[in-house]
Amino acid sequence: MNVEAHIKTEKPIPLKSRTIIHLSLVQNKINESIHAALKPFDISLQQFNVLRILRGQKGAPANLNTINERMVTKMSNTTRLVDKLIIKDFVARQICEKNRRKVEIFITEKGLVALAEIDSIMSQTEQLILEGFKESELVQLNELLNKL
Amino acid sequence: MNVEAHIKTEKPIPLKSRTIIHLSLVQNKINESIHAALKPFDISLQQFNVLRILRGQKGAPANLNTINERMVTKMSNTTRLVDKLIIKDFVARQICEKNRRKVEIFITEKGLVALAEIDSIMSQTEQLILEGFKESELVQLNELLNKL
DNA sequence: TTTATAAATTTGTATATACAATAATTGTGA
DNA sequence: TCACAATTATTGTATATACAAATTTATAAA
Repeated sequence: MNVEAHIKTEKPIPLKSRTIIHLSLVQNKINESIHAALKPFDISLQQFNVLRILRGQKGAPANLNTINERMVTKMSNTTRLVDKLIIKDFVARQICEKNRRKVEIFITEKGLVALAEIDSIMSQTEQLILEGFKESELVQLNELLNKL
Repeated sequence: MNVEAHIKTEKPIPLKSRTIIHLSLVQNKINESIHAALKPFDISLQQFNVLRILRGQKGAPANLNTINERMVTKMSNTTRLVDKLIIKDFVARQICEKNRRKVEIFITEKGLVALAEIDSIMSQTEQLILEGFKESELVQLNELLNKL
């Protein structure tokens, strides 16, 4: 991915600006791939992440705060995100009896089945996106990103 | 930025998945900083980028296609993005006389003045975001991102 | 017990973005 | 020239996201 070619500019860009732009371009590309991969399943990346979080609970329900904390991209409105998963019957929601302000959200059987399917496609997509990298380069990249 | 801590998970994540997540987290962080920096100016990052593209035209007008090509993040609806800049009187639009299907968009004096102000804040923000990096590390990061 | 404060979520509303359909103009082949 | 296709932009509409206000329940203080 050549930054200058991508944004059709001739003149060189200062290194820091270039890095910021580069990261954005990379993220756009990743998003496109992931979005395309998820499209057949009619589920958004955010919805997918919520399902993964709920599966990670291993049967225990999660409340909205917990979900929000664990999301890669924090959303300002997790209620409606969960609403959409309820419509699909992938999760269920009930009021927490110990503290009736909270809700308990858990993944359904149908959600687990769907997730298993999607998981393997997502994994393939990740492999594809990063196919140009050696293991050592990935380690290096992660180390550099740690500095941010 | 520690990925596992950020998404509150205990178990280690496969390297490729971790890298994808890491890039997303980094992008979120960058977006937050930039968004905060732009907030006082009441302009979106996309709008800012369009202004920069138009200034890069050095007086020559750009049509929508040109703008779209040069944007870091391609938008599906540049017409309305430009509409918003017109409302602010930062750009002007007229029909291209040589080819009346096209439009000619150019930055106004007011737009140039606003852009100059915003520019310096954005530059500061970029410095701040990447302050943890040595020059050689930035070069390395850009090289790694090229592989994507 | 009443009142106030805090916590957790939901709802309202404005803005942003994606995608498809439409409109206007130009180019091209019969 | 005329019909048809291609180009360029705009508009309609659905969905997504951001942010603040409102709602419900719990906790704490007087």
